[in-house]
Amino acid sequence: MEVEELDKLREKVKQIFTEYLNIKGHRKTPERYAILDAIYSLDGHFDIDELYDLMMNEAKFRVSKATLYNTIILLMDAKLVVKHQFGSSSQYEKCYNMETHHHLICTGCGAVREFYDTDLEEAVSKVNIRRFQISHYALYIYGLCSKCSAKQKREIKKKNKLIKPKRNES
Amino acid sequence: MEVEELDKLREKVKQIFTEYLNIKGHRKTPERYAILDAIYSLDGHFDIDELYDLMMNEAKFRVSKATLYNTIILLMDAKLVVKHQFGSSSQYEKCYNMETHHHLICTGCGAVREFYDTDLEEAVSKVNIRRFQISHYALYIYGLCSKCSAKQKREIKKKNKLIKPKRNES
DNA sequence: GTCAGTGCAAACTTTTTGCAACTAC
DNA sequence: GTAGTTGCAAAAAGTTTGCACTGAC
Repeated sequence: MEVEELDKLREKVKQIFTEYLNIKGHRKTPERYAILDAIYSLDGHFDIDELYDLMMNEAKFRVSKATLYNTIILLMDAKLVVKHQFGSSSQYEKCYNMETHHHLICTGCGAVREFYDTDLEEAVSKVNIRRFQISHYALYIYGLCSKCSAKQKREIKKKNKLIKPKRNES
Repeated sequence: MEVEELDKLREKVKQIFTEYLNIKGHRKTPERYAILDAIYSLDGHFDIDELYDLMMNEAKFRVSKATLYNTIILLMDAKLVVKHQFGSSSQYEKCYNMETHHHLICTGCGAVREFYDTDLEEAVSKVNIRRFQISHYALYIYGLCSKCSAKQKREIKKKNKLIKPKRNES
């Protein structure tokens, strides 16, 4: 994304957030806008700790983690941030105007990769459930990345040699 | 599921687990089998606390939570249990020979409902990603259940009355 | 007999909460 | 001025770890 576009996006989500805060009757504090801005200035997933560090070091805006947690709840409610829970700590992601993507999670090393699939996208969008008002969804595919897959194969081979030393090869 | 069928299933997963423990060179402890049995005797999702209570009260088999955590890792590796992370605590689920189902999570009250969709199922099964060996996947749809949806509508109505008392009605 | 596995409690991590101080309204 | 927010620290909740003991092999 170009810098200019990014600035536009940040301005837009700020407007949306303001509108949200007005409707809900919440206060428009500098902390809230600084947090929103920090989130929309970074790419991909982040957890509270990473966001905290970013704000301290890059944005030079001091906020407590309690405020980060509080604000993220508002941002999720305002549909500006989504929450994921792959690893041990919750991961968050900006979501306004983002292309829907899915996640590949390696069960070996925990690495998370994104991928796009239009057929899948279409199938999910067609889902219609009675007595349930859909807001968003998340698809996680678990498996082994090429690195961990290769590693596992090596280990199995090693083990087999130890267990079945057939044909007096060894 | 009928009782007879359930017994067969429990016997089958026991066999698979035994095979798994053999291959991996792990010990076949009574705790491990008791935990597997407890998991396959209950329906739907559970967390460690619920499993712990079940084993203490129903199964009358005392195990520590540390052992539950340890064993669940083995069961996941053996593809007999899957882990979900919707709420605050991790949720687990038996998965051998289970129909693939997806989850509806209410962002209002946190209730989890299951649903089936063959089209969706097919779309996911067609997904093929380079350099990634798929093991399983999870689809979570977030939104509002009918109860929370109704509640939200009531609250918005209430708020609007307070904010815009038009046409000197009030 | 040996060492993987267990129970227990302490430690650790992440998130929530209570409260005094602050500030947006 | 007042009540919603913030920061801080303490508490809570969930999970992991260290260690002595036990029992599967």
